[in-house]
Amino acid sequence: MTRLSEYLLPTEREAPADAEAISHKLMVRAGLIRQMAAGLWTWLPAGWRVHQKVVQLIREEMDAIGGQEMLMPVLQPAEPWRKTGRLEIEELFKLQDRKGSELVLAMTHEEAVTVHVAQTVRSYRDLPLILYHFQVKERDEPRPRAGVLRTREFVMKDSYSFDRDPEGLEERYALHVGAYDRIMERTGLRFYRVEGDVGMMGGLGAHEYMAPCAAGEDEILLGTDYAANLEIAGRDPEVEQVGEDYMRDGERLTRESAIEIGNIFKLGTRYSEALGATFLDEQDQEHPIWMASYGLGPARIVAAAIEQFADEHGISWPKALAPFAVHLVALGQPGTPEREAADRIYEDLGAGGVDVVYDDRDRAAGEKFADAELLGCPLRLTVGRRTLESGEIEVQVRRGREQAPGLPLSAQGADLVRMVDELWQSLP
RNA sequence: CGGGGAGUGGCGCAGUCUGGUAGCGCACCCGGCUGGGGGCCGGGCGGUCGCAGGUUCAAAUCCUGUCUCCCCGACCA
Repeated sequence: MTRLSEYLLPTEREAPADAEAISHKLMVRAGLIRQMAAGLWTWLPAGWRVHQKVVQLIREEMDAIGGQEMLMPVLQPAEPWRKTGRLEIEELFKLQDRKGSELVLAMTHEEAVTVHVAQTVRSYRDLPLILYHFQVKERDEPRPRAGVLRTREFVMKDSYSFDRDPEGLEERYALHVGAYDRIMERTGLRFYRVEGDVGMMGGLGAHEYMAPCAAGEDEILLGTDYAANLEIAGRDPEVEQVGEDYMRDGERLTRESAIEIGNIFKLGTRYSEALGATFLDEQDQEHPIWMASYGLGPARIVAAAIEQFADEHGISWPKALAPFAVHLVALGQPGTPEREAADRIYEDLGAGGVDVVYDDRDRAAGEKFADAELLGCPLRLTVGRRTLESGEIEVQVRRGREQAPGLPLSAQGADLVRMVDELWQSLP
């Protein structure tokens, strides 16, 4: 239940002069985010609603594979980072407390989670484990860019699996692949899972989840049953470069830019060995724990959704991400019959659990429509004088800006809610 | 880190070359009209011109230094 007359939604007619990416422009224009400094962004109320929708969706799928949610600190002692050899990373923020103790701001949480598992896991009976949290990451990026796409501080869902052997690791890894596939499908995004670059994380294998869009920083190669990061494809003997084109098995691969929204790494025992995370097996033998880590960036999912579905009028959310399901526009001034009808509809929808935002501001109709299309909620209901004349609440589906059959003004309470729910089911 | 660009009211900009005491549109506030695609009229509020120093009778404007932001590239655990 949200009335725009009381809500902080600072929409702008013009995008920031220096914004380039569509998601950057629209997130600012739609009043979702504001900038504090390079790579540092505040999520305003409507933006945070979207972010939290993504978070909740991820949470449900992580819990479904047995993930246990927890929370680890961002501010950490430097020592574990020294032990894993990552204290030297330039992107790692380092600082001291008043006593002069060395601290870091975590850029990811392998060290922290491994320290705790080392403290608490003693036996093979304690394994396997999937632990995860949603927590801020801090990275001293050389070049933040494109709004929320590449920032110095961002929330990540990172999970970590702990197993007694490589076979167990593969099982946990497969569970995550399934969860990630379901998450991506539920977001409504176009995405690909591609072979990833294991880089410095270790040599056991990795995958990346890529969402194609213009603002993407990476490039992927796509065939009928092939998808790979361009960097990886360059090392694949099956892929050959012919001039500008890439060929594989007689097929010309298409090339798209994409945002990396998630990655998963088989870590092996690199961190457990460095930090002493071991367990005893049935024969009383000590072994390092086999680990993997799995990241997902809610902010990048939000930005990718905007990039993929926006049109010249603004954002068009997939329904899983929309800040509100229904954007109810009231025309006419307070006290008029049409406004009273709109008030009643707002109360009915809210009471029925419909996620509705109500534009009850004293603004010109055109401005309300423009703001509604900028914000991009999947359904727009309009109630004005015409509604009273026709007996129908006007319905616009944001995706495609198509007029849907109107809802009868006579429908009230649960009946109205049911009709809106039915409409909702039909949306992308 | 290399290359390019930009800092003037909340947002978008002009003014800088040629120094003379800051302006436009939008937004905001007040009053009135209007009321289905950013409407109209009138009246207002709001700016140490990124910062510091210098030149000058006088600096948004010229000089020096510095900070910040954006874009391209490199990087991206």
